[in-house]
Amino acid sequence: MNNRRQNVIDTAHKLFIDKGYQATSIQDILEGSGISKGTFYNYFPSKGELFIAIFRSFYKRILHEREKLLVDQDSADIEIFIKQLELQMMENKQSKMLILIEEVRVSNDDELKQFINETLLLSIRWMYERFLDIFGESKKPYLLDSVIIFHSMMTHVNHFNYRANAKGSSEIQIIRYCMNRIVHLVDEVTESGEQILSPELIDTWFPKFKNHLNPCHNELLNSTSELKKAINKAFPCGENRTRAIELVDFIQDELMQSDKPRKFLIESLLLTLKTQYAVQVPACMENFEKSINSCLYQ
Amino acid sequence: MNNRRQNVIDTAHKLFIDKGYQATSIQDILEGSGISKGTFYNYFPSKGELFIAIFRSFYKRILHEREKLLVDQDSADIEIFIKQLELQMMENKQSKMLILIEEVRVSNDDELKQFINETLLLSIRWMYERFLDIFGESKKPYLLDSVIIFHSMMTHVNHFNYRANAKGSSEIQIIRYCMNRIVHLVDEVTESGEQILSPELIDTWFPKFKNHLNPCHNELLNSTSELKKAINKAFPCGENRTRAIELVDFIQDELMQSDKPRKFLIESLLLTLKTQYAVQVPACMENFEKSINSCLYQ
DNA sequence: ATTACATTTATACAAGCAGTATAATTGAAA
DNA sequence: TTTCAATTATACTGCTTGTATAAATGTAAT
Repeated sequence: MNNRRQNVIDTAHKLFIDKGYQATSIQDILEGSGISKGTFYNYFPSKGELFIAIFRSFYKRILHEREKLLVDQDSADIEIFIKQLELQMMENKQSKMLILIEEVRVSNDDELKQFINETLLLSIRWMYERFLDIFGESKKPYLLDSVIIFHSMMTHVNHFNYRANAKGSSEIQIIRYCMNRIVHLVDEVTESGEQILSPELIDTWFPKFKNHLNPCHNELLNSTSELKKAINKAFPCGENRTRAIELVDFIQDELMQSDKPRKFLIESLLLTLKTQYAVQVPACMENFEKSINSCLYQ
Repeated sequence: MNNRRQNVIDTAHKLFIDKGYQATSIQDILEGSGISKGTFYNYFPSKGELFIAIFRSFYKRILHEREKLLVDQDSADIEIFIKQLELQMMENKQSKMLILIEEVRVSNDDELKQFINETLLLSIRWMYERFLDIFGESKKPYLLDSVIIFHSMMTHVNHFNYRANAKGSSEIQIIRYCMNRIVHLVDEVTESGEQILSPELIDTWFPKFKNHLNPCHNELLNSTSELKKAINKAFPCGENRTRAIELVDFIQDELMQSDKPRKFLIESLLLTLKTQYAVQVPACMENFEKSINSCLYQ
């Protein structure tokens, strides 16, 4: 049963948070979640794959929330970026994901190591694209350097601040501090023209770009975003618009967050959407339906 | 025999460089160095202590070389600092010490973890003191933040540059790049007045400040530096001065680098120094002899 | 209700790890 | 030659991840 599997994932995550990945034995996980060894290896081929499952279920949520913050917003708005960073920082803190990743990044499991490395690169890549949004194409040659500096700055200032005292600067203060520094740095480096890493390198880091998300979920994210933009344009502020957005959001969540999306729900809600709103936004609605179907019947 | 022990240290270090710490079993080390298990545990109480022994023998050299670069130089000279950084970067690259530390920092061995953490803090502390030399007391409130940023910047830019292509920017280029950035950053942050971490925190990080060096070695470093300065003042450029400096350097090296400093050598050389040079620099020579004796008969 | 099939359990097992214990052997100095 | 410390070989403990298998349980269709 899928519920049991998810329970193992959650239990293991809690144990990892408390004791770390290495220090948590499979025996601990069996006792913690009340299953037998046979069942465990029926669910996960190895301890490393269990970690990947934990990470995926974490990352899926982050990615989703992160994109939601950007919908209908100006992608060059630095405040949105800061909100996205704060979200990630909070979630990371709660789930201790960065600490666990640090631990796993140097483990003996080569597959796991590679997965983590790809993950870190994905994170850099996302930040790079956002920097492009914010600083503009003209700064492009300096943005990979800047992103790497920004990323490491955030991580370490946060780490030392946390170690120094738990009541030190808040996450948002650290983000703003780093952001202020990097804005100056981008300007300064543009003026001096110094470059270490060319942004084209980013593409070579992803020979076979594997998004850790199901591709159909990406499609869904895009079509949802488009549809919501269209709805916002077509309808005035009010109950009608709000309800439409809520419906779309719910469908998206159900498809992306649940392991077994409830078809009957989605089909019913989609019907409502189509009958009540499709006239104004026909093209987007069609795309939306298509991507829903490719999620349901992949 | 001490020679055998050192051989085990060297062999293990090579194996760690090739395969990593975790992936190298004690069995591998036994086979590699041709000793039996009993002997191994006679030398080292645990695998973790072996790593600490490796690190100490590495760090002792670094510290020594690093201080030598500063002797008789202006401590505010940024070029000297860059040379020191380059030295460390090269040595780290060769011995893969940073990579190994990363691995060990998240191991199961709590003692080892604590040792590594103290080590990293020592590294930050050293850099902070050098920043104080370079940027001056007036920038003090911003220097801990700056050091943390500089440290993480160097590490990560270097890491990505190395991953990108081995023939990318050289170490010295990266150091200069980061140094240029941090000089601007210190100015900029002084102007804006933003601070995350107060420099006073540094002292609380070392409740019982344990220098990983033997304290008598620190003494020796100081007295050597003093003596050499005095010699440079007292004698004109020429053969006499050069030979004196060479003698002092040799004694220092023998005391700090060798596990069994050869007394007869040191005593003989010291006698030469005293008879030929002591008249001009009596106070320094006395201190020098004192610190030599405390190294020899500690 | 019975048959059929998938899931789960308990348990034993293999191969590896760090570290302990011990009796036999070797080396070097007195 | 004696004495004592260092070294070796080997067996052992207790832990790890992961495999194998027979018995028990649940579930769904006939």
